Amino acid sequence: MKLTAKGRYAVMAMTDLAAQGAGALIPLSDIAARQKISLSFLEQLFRQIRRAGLIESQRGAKGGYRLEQAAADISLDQIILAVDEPIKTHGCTPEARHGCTGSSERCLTHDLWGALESHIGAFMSSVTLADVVAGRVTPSIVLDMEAAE
Amino acid sequence: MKLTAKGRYAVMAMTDLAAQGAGALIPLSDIAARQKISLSFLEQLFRQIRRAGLIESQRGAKGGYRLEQAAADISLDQIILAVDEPIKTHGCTPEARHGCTGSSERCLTHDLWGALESHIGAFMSSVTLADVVAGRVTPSIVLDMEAAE
DNA sequence: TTAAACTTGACTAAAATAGTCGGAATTACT
DNA sequence: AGTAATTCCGACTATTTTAGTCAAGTTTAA
Ligand code: FES
Ligand code: FES
Repeated sequence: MKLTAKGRYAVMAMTDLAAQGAGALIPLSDIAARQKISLSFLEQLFRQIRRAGLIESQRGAKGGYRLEQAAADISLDQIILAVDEPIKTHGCTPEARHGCTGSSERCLTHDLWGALESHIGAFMSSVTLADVVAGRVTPSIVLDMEAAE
Repeated sequence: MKLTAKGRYAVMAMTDLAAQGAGALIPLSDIAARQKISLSFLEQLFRQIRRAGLIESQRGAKGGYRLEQAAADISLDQIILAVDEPIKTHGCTPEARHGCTGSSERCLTHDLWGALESHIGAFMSSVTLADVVAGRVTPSIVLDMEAAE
């Protein structure tokens, strides 16, 4: 998935929301103030996140947002995919018969991009909102990795 | 490091160069034709890669480029850093006293971005050109990772 | 009735991307 | 000496993407 400021704001806001407790309705203006994000921008983001089914909303006075699922069941890639395009590391399109060089075969680097993509994806799908809120941000994958070095 | 088409082209071209054999001088026009990359664009990229010390050049007729070091000693991040800006996952600047929310403390997601960055960096620095050319594209880190799941 | 809050789609300024272009310098070959 | 091949260089630009803004709603609690 793409890594932009938009995605970062989405994760920050969702982390804030998760940190406010489970069932309470939190108005966006609170999150905007705490995280110093423009309210209009947050509205745009939360619209997309809601359509992705990660949060539910209550309109009107005393309304707000709350997580649709438990924080431990919401992974980072879900959030980022809700607001940004998926990352595209390959130069070729999967449906096209030919690779990125125009020939019919895959280029030398094709597998590399796939490996990179799955490497990043493994991180993003393994970290949940609950992990971030708890400061338990290094999943076992990374721990193993760093221990091996 | 940033992941753009520019970086992808740089890696493709360097992989091509590495695949042509160790000591030979390869003109850019050959690589451009094989990889279907614009020659002007390649020139721009190779200029930067040379300045980074990864390749050496010979001007004039029968000139070209060759790797400065062994393919096994050139990692992906070196190539990508040569042509693109480093990736920036954090919202805050390291030198600034305050975090991305304006307060003096780090935001809830600060450590997350650091972990993500090191996770991606570990991949990029562990894969070498020799790995890519040999199709040995999955480093032990990824193997370990997938085995652990 | 009013104010707080979400909902929507369209709009935009600025930045980044993905190159192009024109020419200059260097070297091998004849 | 001349020519063709090739690297080297800086500046330029069209397009796309980013990071928002804006105006006008709708819904609900008090
Ligand atoms: S990336 Fe798929 S063929 Fe080059
Ligand atoms: S990313 Fe460093 S303080 Fe938010």
